[in-house]
Amino acid sequence: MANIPDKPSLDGIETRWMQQWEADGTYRFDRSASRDEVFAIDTPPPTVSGSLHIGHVFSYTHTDTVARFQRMRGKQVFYPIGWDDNGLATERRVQNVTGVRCDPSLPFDPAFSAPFHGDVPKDHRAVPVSRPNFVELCREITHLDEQVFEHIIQLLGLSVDWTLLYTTIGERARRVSQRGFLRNLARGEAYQQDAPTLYDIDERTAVAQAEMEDRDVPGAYHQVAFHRFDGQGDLVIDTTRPELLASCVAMVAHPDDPRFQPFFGTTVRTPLFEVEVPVLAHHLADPEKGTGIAMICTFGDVTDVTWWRELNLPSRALIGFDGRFASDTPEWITTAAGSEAYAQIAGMAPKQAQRKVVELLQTSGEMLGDARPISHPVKFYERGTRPLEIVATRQWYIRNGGRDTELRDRLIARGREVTWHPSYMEHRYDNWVGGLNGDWLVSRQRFFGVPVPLWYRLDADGNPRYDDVLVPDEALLPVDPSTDCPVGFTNDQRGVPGGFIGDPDVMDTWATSSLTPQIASAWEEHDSLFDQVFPMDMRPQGHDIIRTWLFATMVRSHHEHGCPPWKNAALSGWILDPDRKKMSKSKGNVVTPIDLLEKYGTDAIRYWAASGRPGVDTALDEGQMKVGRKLATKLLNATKFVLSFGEPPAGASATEAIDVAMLARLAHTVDEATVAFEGFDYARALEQIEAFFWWFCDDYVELVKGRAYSGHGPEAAASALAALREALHTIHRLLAPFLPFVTDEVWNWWQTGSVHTQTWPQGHRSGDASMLDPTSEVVGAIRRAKTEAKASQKAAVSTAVITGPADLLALVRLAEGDLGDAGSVAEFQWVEGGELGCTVVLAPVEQAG
RNA sequence: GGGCGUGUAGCUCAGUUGGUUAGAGCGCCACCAUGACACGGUGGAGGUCCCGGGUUCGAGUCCCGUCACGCCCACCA
Repeated sequence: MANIPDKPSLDGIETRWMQQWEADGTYRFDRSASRDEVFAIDTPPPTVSGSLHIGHVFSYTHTDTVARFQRMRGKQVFYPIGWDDNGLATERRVQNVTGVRCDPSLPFDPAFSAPFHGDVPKDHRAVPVSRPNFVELCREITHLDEQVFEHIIQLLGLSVDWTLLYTTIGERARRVSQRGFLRNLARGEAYQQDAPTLYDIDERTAVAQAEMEDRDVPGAYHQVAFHRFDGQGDLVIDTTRPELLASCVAMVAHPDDPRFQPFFGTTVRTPLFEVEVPVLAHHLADPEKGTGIAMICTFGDVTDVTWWRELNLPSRALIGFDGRFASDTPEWITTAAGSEAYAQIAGMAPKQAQRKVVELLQTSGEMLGDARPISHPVKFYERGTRPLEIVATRQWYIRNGGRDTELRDRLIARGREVTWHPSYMEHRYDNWVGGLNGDWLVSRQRFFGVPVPLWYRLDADGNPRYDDVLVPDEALLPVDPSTDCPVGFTNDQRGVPGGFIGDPDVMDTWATSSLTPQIASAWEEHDSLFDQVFPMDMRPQGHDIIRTWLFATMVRSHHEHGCPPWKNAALSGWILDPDRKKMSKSKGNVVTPIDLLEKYGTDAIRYWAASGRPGVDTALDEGQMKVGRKLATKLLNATKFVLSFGEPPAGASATEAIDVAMLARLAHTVDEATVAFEGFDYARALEQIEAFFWWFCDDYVELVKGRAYSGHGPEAAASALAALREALHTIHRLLAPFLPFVTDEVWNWWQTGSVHTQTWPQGHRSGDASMLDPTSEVVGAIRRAKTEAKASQKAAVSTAVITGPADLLALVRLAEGDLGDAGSVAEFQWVEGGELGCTVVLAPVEQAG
C-alpha cells in the first residue's frame, strides 16, 4: 500500500485523472460491439454561442452518471458530444463581438478583417460584410468558443468519447442535414408555399411556431367608426392596431349575432382611407369581444389569416420585410383623401404609424373617445424584441402533423413508443403535438446555417420558377447553392434568363439538430456505425425543448426511419437560483460553473447535480456541494483506514455474524441502486448508496475496528478484514458514476486499471441483515449516555444493561464483542422485557495526579 | 380557459402497491483531542405533512373539492 498518501487530498485530482482517461482511451467506443451490447446516447450539443452555465453542469451530470452505470454494466456506451454552432444565436454573437453585419449583396472580400474582437464600442455602426466573409467570421468565433466548452466538459468529468465530436455546421452535419431534407422533399414531406408567415422584422426572417412566445405588452383599444353607405350611421369596432386600417379588407361578426345580421352582405367605407369593404359573417368572430364586430386586415394576427383564407378575401398587405409601411400608396386606396392619409404613414414603422393614424382619426372625428390602455399577449420571436408581423412569403415547410390529423395521431403514437423519465413529461409532448396549428417552417432568411440545397430554373424573363426545383445528387452533398451549380448548368447561367438561381435561405437550426442521432452516427456515410447505434437508447434533454428539439427529432425519424429515434427520453429540470427564480441571461442571475468547480471540486458539484431528481427543477445549493465535498473527503479517509489494516490472509472470508450482515445490507443496496439506475433514476441510486456508505463509516467500521486490530484473535480479525475489503471494493464501484475522480483515485491505491472500466457490483447475496438496526440502536444509546454525561466517547463503561425483547437481544448479542470494543464496555447485562434500550454505568474517571 | 407539476422541520428535499412513534442533509444548540478523517466525531431540539371533505380498521400516501406557486398551451379584433 505504498501508494496511499499520509494526508489524502482532493486537490488536483481533476487534472490528473482527466489526462489519464484521455491517454488510456477509457471512454472510447468499441466499434466491434454488436447493437445489443451498445448503449447509445443522443447527447444534446450545447449552443456554443451562449455560455455554459450551471444548468448544463446539472443535466450533463445526470446523463454521465447513467452512461457510467451502463458502461460498468458491460455495455459499450456510445456517448458522443457535439457543438451546436449554426444558427441565429451564433450570428448575433458574431455581430456583437466583431462589429459587423452580413449584407448578402456584397461580394467576398479576401482581405477583410473584423474591426473588433470582443469590445465593440456602443456607438459603433456595424460594418457590412459579404456572406462568405460573415460565415468565415462565424467559424472563427465558434471555434474559440468551442475550446472553452471543451475544457469545461472535460473538467466536469463527462465520459464522452472525444473522437466522436461533431458540430452542427460541420461538413458531415451539413451533408446529413441536406440529405435528410432532400429525402423529405422526394417523399413529399417537404414542400414550399407562398403564404402569410409570422416574420421577425428585425432579424428579417420567418419564424416557426416552436420559436414563438407570447409576451404581455401594453396596448390600447381604439374605437373606430366605419361608415355605412346608406348614411344610416356607423359600425363601430374596437381595435388595438388602428394603423392597419389601410390594410382592412372586410368587417366580420358572428353569424348568429342579431346586432349585425342586418348588415351582412352590405358594404361599409373604411375611415381615413375610404375603401369599400364588405360586412361578413364568420363563426370565429366573438360577440363578447370589443364591440362584437371586428375589422379584418391583412394581416394583424393569425385569426386574420384564417378569415382571409376562409372568406376568400383579397390581400392588402402593406408592411414589408423591413417592417415598414410600403412607401407608395397602394392601388386599392383610390380617393384623394385616402391617398393623402396614406401618404402620412408611408414608410413608417408600425408604432409611428399608429400614432399618426390615431391623430388623423381624432381630427376626422372617426375615433370615438380616447384609447383605453390594456395589456395583451402578443407573439414574439423568442429571441426578438419587436412583435412579429405577418408577411406573405415563400417558405419551405416539413409536414409535422400541424395540418394533418392522421400524421399528428401517428406522431403522438410514436411518443408512446418512447419511455419517458419522468413519465408525466409525455403529456407535454402530447400537448404540443395536439396543439400544432401548421406545418414546420424550416427556411430562414439568414446566413450562418445549412443552406437549403436547391436551385430554381429561371424563365425566359429571368423570373424564378419555384415549381421547377433543381435538386443536387446526394453524392455531391453538402452544397451551397449560392456558389455551387446544379448539374447540367454552369456558373455563368446563374441569375440569367433561362438559367438558374440558388435558394438564398438556410434551414432552421432545428432542421439540423433534429438529426443529431443521424449526424453522430454517420447515417448514410458509408459507415456501419449507424446500424450499431440506431435507434439510440437515451435522449437526455431539458423539458423546455420538448416542443423543439425532441419533437423535431421525432418528426425526422418518423419520416425517415419509421420509428422513434430512441427508446428513452430523460428530461432534466432547470436550475433555479437560491431564490427559486429560473436562471436566465436577461435576469442576470446566471451562475457560471467554473468558480464552483474550483471552489468545491468536480466531484462535489456532481454530487449536488446528481441529488436533483429527474425532471425536477432544482435550486442552486452550495450546501449540497459542501456535502459532496465532505463525501469525497470521507471516501479518501475511510479507504485509507480500511486499507491500513492490511490484507486478510489468503482464503479468508466474512464469517462473523455482523460482517455477513453488513455484506447482506450492501448487497441490498446494490440491488436498489441497480434498479434505480436501470430506470434512469440516478438520484435514488445515489441516495441509497450514500446512506449505506455513511452507516458503514459511522457504525460498522467503528464496531469492527477493534476486532480488525486483532483484538479478538486472528480468525475474528480475518473475517473483519475480508468484509471490510469486500465492502470497499463494492463501495468504490457504486460511487464511481457520481464521483469519478475520487473513486479512481482511491481505487488505484489498491487496484489496477480504472474503476470506470470495472464491472458494476452484483447484488443478490444471501445473508440476514436484521441484526444491524438493533445493534445500531444500542450503539446510539451508549453514545447518547456518554454525550449526556459530557464525557468522551472513549470513556469507559463499567456496565451496560441492555433490555428488550428476547429476539432482539439475541440479535444484538451477536455483536457483543464488537459492542464492547466500540463502547469501551467492561460488562454487559442482558435483561429481557420491554422495549429495546440500554442503560450505561460509566466507570469512575481516574483522578489525575 | 385547457393541460402538467409542486406544496412535508428555519432551508434543500426523501417518503416505493395505504400499515407502529413521519425521515435525511444543511443550518441551529450542546458536547467530544478517541488508534482514518477537526475540512472530524457524538448527541439534541425542531413538523397541524397547504386547507376542507370522503373512502378505510388505518391516509403524508387513494378519491373529490378549495387555495398558493411554477411550467406548457390557448387567448392578440
